[in-house]
Amino acid sequence: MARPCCYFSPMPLPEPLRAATVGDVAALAGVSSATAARALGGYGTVSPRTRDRVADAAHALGYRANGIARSMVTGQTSTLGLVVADIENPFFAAVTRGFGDVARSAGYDVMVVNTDEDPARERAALGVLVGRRVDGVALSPASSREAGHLHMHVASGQPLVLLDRGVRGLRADVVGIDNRAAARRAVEHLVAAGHRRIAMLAGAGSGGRPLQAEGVPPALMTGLDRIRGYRDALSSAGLDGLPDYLRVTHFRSSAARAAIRELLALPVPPTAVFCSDSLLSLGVLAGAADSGAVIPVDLSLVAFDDADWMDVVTPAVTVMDQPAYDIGAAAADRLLRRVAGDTARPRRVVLPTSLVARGSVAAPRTAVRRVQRPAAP
Amino acid sequence: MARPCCYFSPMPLPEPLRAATVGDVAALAGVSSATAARALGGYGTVSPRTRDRVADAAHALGYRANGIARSMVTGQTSTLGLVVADIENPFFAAVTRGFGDVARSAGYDVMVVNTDEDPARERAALGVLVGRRVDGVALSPASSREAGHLHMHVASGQPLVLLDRGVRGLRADVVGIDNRAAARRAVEHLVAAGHRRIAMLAGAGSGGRPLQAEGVPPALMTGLDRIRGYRDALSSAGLDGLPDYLRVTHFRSSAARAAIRELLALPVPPTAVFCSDSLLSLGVLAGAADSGAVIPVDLSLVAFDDADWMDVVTPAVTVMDQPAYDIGAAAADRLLRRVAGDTARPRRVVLPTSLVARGSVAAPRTAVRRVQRPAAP
DNA sequence: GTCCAGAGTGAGAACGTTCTCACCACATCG
DNA sequence: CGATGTGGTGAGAACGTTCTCACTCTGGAC
Repeated sequence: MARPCCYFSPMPLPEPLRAATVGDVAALAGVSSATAARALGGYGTVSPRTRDRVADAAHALGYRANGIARSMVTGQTSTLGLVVADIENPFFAAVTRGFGDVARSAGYDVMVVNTDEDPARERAALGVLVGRRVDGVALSPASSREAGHLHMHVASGQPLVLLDRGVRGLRADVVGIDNRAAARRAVEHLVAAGHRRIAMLAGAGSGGRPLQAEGVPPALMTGLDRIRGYRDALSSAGLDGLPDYLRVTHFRSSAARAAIRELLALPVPPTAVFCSDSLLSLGVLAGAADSGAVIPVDLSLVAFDDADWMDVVTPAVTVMDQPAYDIGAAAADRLLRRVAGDTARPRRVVLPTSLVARGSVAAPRTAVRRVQRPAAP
Repeated sequence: MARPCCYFSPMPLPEPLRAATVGDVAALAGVSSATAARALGGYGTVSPRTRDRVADAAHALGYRANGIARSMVTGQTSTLGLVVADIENPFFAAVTRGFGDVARSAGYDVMVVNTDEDPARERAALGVLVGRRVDGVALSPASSREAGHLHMHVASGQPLVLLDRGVRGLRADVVGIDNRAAARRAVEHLVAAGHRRIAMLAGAGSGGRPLQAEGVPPALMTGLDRIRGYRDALSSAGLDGLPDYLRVTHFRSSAARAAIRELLALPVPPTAVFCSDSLLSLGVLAGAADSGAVIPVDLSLVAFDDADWMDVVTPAVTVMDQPAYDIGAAAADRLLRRVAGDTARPRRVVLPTSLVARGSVAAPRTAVRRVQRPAAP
């Protein structure tokens, strides 16, 4: 009786390398696998005595149900996919956090994939997630044009929620803000301060070449909508017709830094700039310093996304804040509803934005002149 | 022949709602499931003609292999688990990015879970990941004391790599930096600038009460090691014995803000402060401004982690930089080796840090006096 | 005493893949 | 001409769970 288990057992592997199964638990408890499964799963009828014996056996064996096998039979994985451009961008980090918190509290786990705004990688990521049979996917589309894979995904009946950016004609929920209106409001803030030469820095993953006048728009909905809002504000103030003030750059502060230097070196430089992303505004601060321009004296700045450092720089940065965490949370909520079987027609969830006025906006200097290293006042 | 498939087929669900299986592909190609599986999987021997027919059928049906079923039989999920404190912290965001990039290029996906430095949530997260049968887990332990679940995990033979922080006595790889030496070097930088009253702000998830002199250390290895390094530097400069200058706070800039205000309000305030985290240094900037202290005139600052905003604030912040992306990448690399079967004894991978000297450190003022709103020089 | 409800249990199918094994046809060799 | 591969194929087991079905046994109603 000293080592009863090893005598007749044909066990192929040493004990610690194989995780305990329902069968192991059942054998130790002296019941059938079916009964053990019932006791463990808490369904069907099991006598209290049996239930206890099974529970003890499971504890003794360190049994943990195999989620893979469970997914196999139930057809669901309790896993959601999240496809974002770049988790290092504070906006997406907050979105991911909100998404994950809601998912977790509903018993779901999350697989996160970065695309770096590359449609090819987005397509691959979606393929992987589908192959892994996630129950649903939330995705911030890298391109508004290369979206064939998204249409196929939706057509196959799988839950999909679009994050932050919409795709025209795609029957899927969209969770985000009204980018056009928000951008318009941000630029109107500059107009109200008296600015007439207002530049815009927009981020786009693919491309990076400056946008031609009336030329090809960046393959990106968010950027496009914000550019529209920028133009709305300009034209309703009667300030349109200066395409050189719009710069589309990569989502890198270094690109924005170069762009703002270029703008400030123009014969007639802008007196204010609107940035479509917090990373870009970082570059603007650096580039303005490079050019010897003092914010807000020589250049006013309104940025997008209230990054945590925005109120410790001098001057603090005026921003159009969007509720990133809430966007992620709302997306998870929407997606979970779809996963649960909600087949109502796609909804567009628009979350509120707010303009946070800080010190980076001031009235423009009256005289029109090249910015130089400013003399003492 | 108009609708041949629907006549005798006992198919229970409408076509578009059921993903195609190997059997479906095989039926369409007119071969057995075994042959279709061989053709799809690229193993065994299949005639070129058959291979083409199967490929065509798979394409026509939009077949995508069921990863769950594959995991079921192969026993591996091609998924890695990543357990971090908070993905919104730029350090962990970068770690996650590095980890994910390496994992993805090796064909692995990543499940990320946040713990908010809560050992209970960490334990739960590990349980979930094990239940999901991930092939390996990388984890930055929330506590160096409550680590029973980690010991059990390692004892069960499952690959585990510790991120950023070690756990005493745990037979697992650790990837990170030499926190003690890095902290020491950072503080020595302040000593070299002439400071003698040097404070430290350390972050800890649990607790938040100020650390008693020789009292209970925060349940956190990184913080502890950095505190040791701080003390090393002080004692080798003959400056020890001022416990009031050490503050352990939550990982929030608001907590740091309050702490630095407290420190600056002391009868004999510190002339310099060392921050163990970028979030805390954000609070220091705000708190110093609250108190009317000018950096670096009234207070010198050395922070940890080179966040992207650190060189656009005025003055730019001197930091001890650690390679967060590389730490994540190296952790994934280590973990993948373990997953592949490497059973060599645990290694400790120590990545280099570098002190980035910027404008936030200056010599202390000679006179000892309370900090007030500074007059013009 | 007979019948039935229902609690408790065990046998076994199902999920979709991988992969072993057996089989067949054909070519090659002794 | 029979023995021996060999390329190509199909049948079916295995993974570990959930869950349906059938069975036994008990107690109560008639």
